[in-house]
Amino acid sequence: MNNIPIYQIIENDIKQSIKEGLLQHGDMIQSENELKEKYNVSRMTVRQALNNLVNEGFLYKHKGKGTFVNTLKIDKKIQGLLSFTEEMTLMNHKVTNKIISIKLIPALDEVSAKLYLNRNDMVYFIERVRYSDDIPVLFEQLYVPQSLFKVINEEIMKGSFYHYVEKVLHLKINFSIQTIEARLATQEIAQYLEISKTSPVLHISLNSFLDNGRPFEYVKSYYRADQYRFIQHAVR
Amino acid sequence: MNNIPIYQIIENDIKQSIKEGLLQHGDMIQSENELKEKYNVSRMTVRQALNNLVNEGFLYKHKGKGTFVNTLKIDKKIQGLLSFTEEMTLMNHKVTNKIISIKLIPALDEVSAKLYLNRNDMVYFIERVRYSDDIPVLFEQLYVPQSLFKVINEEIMKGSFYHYVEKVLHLKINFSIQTIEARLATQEIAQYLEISKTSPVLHISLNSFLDNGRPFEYVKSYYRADQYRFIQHAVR
DNA sequence: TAGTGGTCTAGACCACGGA
DNA sequence: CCGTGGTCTAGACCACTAG
Repeated sequence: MNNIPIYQIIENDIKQSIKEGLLQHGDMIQSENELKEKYNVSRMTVRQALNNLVNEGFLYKHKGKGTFVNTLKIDKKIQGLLSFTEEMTLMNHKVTNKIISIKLIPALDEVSAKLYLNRNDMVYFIERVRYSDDIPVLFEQLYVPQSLFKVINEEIMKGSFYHYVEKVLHLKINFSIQTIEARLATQEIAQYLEISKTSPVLHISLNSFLDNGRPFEYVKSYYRADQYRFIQHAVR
Repeated sequence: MNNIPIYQIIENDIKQSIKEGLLQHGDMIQSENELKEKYNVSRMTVRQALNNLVNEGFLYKHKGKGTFVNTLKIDKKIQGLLSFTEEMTLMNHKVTNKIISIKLIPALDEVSAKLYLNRNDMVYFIERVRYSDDIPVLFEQLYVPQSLFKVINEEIMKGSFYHYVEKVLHLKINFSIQTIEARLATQEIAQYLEISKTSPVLHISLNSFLDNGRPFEYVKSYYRADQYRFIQHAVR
């Protein structure tokens, strides 16, 4: 009748206890033998549950000592591709965008290569300053192919571009490749970000693709170093 | 006598076959029963080996069908956790390390928190300058718990630390969390990296964990901005 | 129906950590 | 020393997939 495996029941019970705060970081959980008695199962079944939780990062084990609760990080989820708006909203910051310019221009070498276009195909070039809780955090230069978007206006760019791509145009965003560098702010960038000219900035170049393999954006961003840092989760 | 567990032997044999091309993407590997006979062990031991390889992304299973070899993408490795040595070697650069100091010191707040230690537990503190083709690329400050490593000496730190962790100590590195920031070089860092004091540097803080969930290193690194940038592949 | 992986048992001996 | 987790056995029944 009951087709939920026992080890999953044990897993869920422990996850629940962590979520409710009954088990906290560093706490030792019941030993494998105690859990074996408690659930009236064999030790291997208990171990299957615990090993899964170790793999998912909820627990860690120490031979000869016991099994302990790991830190529960929100960071853990921030490994995917998030837009600036999504990222800030997740952390309860208010996002506003100031549009510097929206132009329709021919793609030169660098841009046409990134967007898989021919030279001189038309692209929208958008410059924005983006604020988190009214502090300027990043200046971005965005290139998108006109062939894909037809019309780009100030109203669209005042909000979340990814939201527009996914919810309005119903395109599927797949992945992006980004490079991250340290730079010194230029006069122009320093002005937009309201920092001094000798301040360091994080320069990110982002190339994003749809699920059909086509690129839909190429973005050059400059983040204020004192306001922003990247968090990355890498698996060996 | 032989203290390498059987399941690790099975794991290594399969990994080796994949590396040599004997097993390729989509190939079905021997069934659990066949492997059980082959190694003359119980089925649970075979399953432990296969499940580890599934968790590491080498294999995938289909109930009722079999166990298959996964795509081994180079992409997959570029987004994974690579040591500086591995990364440079992959690009045919020569790596050398200059040891600035190796000290045994008590862990203060920041370090003990990152390494899950108690305050004043002893940690090794190692400072190195790392060169790619004889150009200084990064200055790193590494903290590792003494309880885990017993002895750290100059000979070990002249080479790849990850190689030592995995091949000599036989520990399994699982994942790391890193933050990436832009900074200005301090006088000390500028000197080690042979750059001017007003140059920007990439500051990376890295916290790495073993497969038992325990942290084994906390590293603060400073990369020369003109020599190094990050490339990240992010999936939506 | 035969073969695969998924779940589970009831034991066993070992290595490690702490008292 | 004892309790912990690590490894391992020799079975069992089940659910899924394919011919």
